[in-house]
Amino acid sequence: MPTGQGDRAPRATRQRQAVAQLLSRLHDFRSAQEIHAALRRSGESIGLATVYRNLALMVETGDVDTLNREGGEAVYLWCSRQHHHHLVCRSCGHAIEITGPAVERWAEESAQRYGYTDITHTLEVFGLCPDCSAAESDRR
Amino acid sequence: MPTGQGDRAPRATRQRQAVAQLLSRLHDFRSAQEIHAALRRSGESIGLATVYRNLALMVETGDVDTLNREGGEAVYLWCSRQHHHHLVCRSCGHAIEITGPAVERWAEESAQRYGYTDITHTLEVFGLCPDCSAAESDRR
DNA sequence: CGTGGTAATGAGAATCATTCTAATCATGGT
DNA sequence: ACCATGATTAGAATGATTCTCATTACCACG
Repeated sequence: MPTGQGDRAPRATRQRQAVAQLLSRLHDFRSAQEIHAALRRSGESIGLATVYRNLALMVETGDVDTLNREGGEAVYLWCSRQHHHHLVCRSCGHAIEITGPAVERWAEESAQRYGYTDITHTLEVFGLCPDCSAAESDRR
Repeated sequence: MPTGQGDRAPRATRQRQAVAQLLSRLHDFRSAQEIHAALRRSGESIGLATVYRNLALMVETGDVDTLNREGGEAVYLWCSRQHHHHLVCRSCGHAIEITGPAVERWAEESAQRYGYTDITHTLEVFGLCPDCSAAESDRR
């Protein structure tokens, strides 16, 4: 083995860039199928499997966050690298990054109290964003 | 219509009781399929669809909590009626109820800061329980 | 600038959890 | 006990996601 550099950089394919670009412009959680449809609509030639593969990669690298919509469908959102949580609109999917140092500490302490190790946690806050709140009360 | 009793009490069928009884004895998150298999193994005659239907009912009434395993499979756990979260073993599924008043407050405040209304949140802490931690370090 | 090695792609098949369907059964008010 | 009606069942249907593998297209090197 010539250089000790084991892992080569992932290739910059047209499709991968298209997915990344679309996601990085969005501020809303979107499903793989929605992303696929949007790219097709905008003229991109890309397969559904490729969308799934690239989303999985981006989740691994930490560029994208994922969570499950009620119904079990996974949705994806471009996000910052640092640890954070999301405030998500239940109606339109709009998401805002939020952090809570106190929560992190509490989770860690609670787990240790019971002897649990290798601790992680998931935390999402759902609600209606200002726009959807307004629309909601109009309807009534 | 004889009595004015609008909402009928759900019938106490053998299958429904079997699901409830199994769950109430367990302290671990289990999937519908696992529950179905366990009941069959113990001699119960019950269909998979019935397990799903009854689990859904119990989730509605608040007797059972549900969350998604990585992979998207839903798992279920008998739980107390009051608001709480779970400390879940990533390996064996064992769960402990935990509460964090500070977290509730933080979630509420964060959401209000951005004008979000009708707020809910999900929070789960994952780790390896003491037993699984031990087994893990043995393996290495 | 060509070329080779190889990761990436894509169409469709396969998988897996979950839900629906149509037929059958059993609960419980009378 | 009777029997309308809600509950159950096996299997088919659904829908999201993953796999297969032949083909394509990055890109480091010459």
